[in-house]
Amino acid sequence: MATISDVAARAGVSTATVSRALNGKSTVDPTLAARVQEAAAELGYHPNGLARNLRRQETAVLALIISDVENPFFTAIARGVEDLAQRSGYSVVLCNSDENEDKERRYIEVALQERVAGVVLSPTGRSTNVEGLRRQGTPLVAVDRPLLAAEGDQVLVDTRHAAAEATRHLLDGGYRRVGCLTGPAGVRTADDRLAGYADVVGEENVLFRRAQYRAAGARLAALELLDEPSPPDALLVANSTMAIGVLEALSARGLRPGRDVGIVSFDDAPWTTLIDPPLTVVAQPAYEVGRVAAQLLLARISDSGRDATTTTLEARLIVRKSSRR
Amino acid sequence: MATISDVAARAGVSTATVSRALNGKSTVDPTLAARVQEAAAELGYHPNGLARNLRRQETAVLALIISDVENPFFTAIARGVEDLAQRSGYSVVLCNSDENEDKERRYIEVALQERVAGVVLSPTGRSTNVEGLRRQGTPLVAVDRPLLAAEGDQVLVDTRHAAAEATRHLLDGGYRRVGCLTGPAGVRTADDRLAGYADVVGEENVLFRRAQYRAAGARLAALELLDEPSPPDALLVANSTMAIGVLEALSARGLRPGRDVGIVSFDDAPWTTLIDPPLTVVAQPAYEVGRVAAQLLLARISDSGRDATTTTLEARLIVRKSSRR
DNA sequence: AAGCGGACGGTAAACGACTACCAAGAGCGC
DNA sequence: GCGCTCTTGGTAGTCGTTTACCGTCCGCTT
Repeated sequence: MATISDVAARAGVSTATVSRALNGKSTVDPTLAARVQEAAAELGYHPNGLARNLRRQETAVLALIISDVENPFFTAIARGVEDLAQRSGYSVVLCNSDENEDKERRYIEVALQERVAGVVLSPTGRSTNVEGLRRQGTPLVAVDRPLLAAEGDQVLVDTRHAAAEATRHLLDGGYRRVGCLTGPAGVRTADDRLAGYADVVGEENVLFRRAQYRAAGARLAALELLDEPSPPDALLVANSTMAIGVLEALSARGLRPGRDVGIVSFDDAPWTTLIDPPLTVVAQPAYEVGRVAAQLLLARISDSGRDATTTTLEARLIVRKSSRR
Repeated sequence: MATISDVAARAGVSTATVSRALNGKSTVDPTLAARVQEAAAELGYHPNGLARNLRRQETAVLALIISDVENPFFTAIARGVEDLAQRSGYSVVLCNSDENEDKERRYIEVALQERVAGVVLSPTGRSTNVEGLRRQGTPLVAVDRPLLAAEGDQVLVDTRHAAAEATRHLLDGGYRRVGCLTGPAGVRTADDRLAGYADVVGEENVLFRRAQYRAAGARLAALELLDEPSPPDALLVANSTMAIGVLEALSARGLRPGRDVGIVSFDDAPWTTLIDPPLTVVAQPAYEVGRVAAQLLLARISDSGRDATTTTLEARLIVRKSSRR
């Protein structure tokens, strides 16, 4: 593994000159520079980023810690972050916390230790601890879910309002008893969606179940709801992964989405137009969330004195057939 | 940003003692150790991973460079890699090359510079350059697609065979003219799937289009095929993202999957059972691919002298309704 | 010819952790 | 009291870069 001294020896110059020649910082005689380039190429020299970063006290790497790689919502965010970061010369490493606070803590630790330039985080839960990041002064942007102790930037989606709108849409469509399937308690998006729903149906009419943001749990929860003495004739579902479970449950009970049970789901997954009837969804601007988050992060990296901001983006109800009889 | 010297000063000991106390390497007097722990906690000390790694000449980070974060096949691989790596104390950072050779190169560069312990890579194309990794002796495992200049481990899926089997299944089902929709030339999986298809239909009956491994391109390509003078009555589709485009195309032409046009797609995405008719698929063991790749990588990290291996896993045809009239 | 300024490139000191080596002190047997 | 071993913790070198500082050399002006 060639080091800068190897290159220096081979080119017959000092390490300082090699560094200067390779980074083009100060002026180096063209002849010499060429000799250095050549030596570096011959040795297949790659500067040791560890040493460089240690010396420079900075890295061009952003960490993006998301709670589920298999959820299209988060991968769309990832794409947004990445597109913007790339443009400014930053690389993005993705860490999958898997809705698991231990993993999340571990990845925050890694981000801290590796001294990444900034972190975009979708907090898994209540007790996400970003104290360490704060102390180190590592810029942080929270996405999708707010940070309780937040003093950092946040990019959220107005999901409570969207849930209310979706619920109202179902009610307007003639459904009488709208239920709600949401994520775990303590996960802010799950709570907000439930709250938006409750805002509209009224506390006394609330009918809901919670499950992991996954298909399997949602299927069970949906079956439970359908087997209630007075089952719902419409459901608001808190994400597209859960929607898969719900649709399975409906099919298992011989119920047809729309006609028998109205369905509105969060997240406009690519397959939602393919099913019969096409799924009415609340489309969240995931890519945009990622872009904005990256923008804020970069801004904060270059100016750590900025005031913390909270950006709330609007979700959009896309009416298709699963919410009409 | 507290350093080890700060902790040492606060605890009234030398940095050596701090290091020893915190890493539990050599014996340190319990009283002293406690004092060090306390000082570290008070200062919110996080060891600088850059410095540590520089000194230790190793990191506990694996890089996983995949060609599309939005493709469930790759995220399943990611999960497999991660589950195994975590168990051995490694963290995994995901890099999204986006089927883009430039990005891929940049991420390989980052992996090299940051001196990650190993790399799992799904090569985007022909000219993927892993020379750098080889020279540095960074362990590498290729997944999904072979590496041309490969001397490293590889974990592949017997996709040609699976494509042949799927094609035969369509022919057996009474379809006469089976077409194929595959990925870009030079992407090995795309070529292999086409080859497996050609193996069965015979060179003279080959009817295919290529497109990016994305929905939009696949839709157009499918429309082209359907508008041929003698259009196919069945299609083999090379991945689930493309299948979305194909199904859209069918719907645009008023054709029903199965009855009008038989469909078999690669990759058992979660929504494939939801559509009507349910999609017949070739299920690839993506999670397993990830697990095995991580295993091989860890093995190679601890013993760089191992011989290179190629593991080929079997794909499984899951017959549903889209391949029957 | 002396003096001066600019360009270039070398020397060496960081960055922050780990660790080989050594020194000091305690305990103990003779 | 001496020397031995064993434990403990400090000193200082190392990892591979970058860069502040300084010396040298060259060419130009006066």
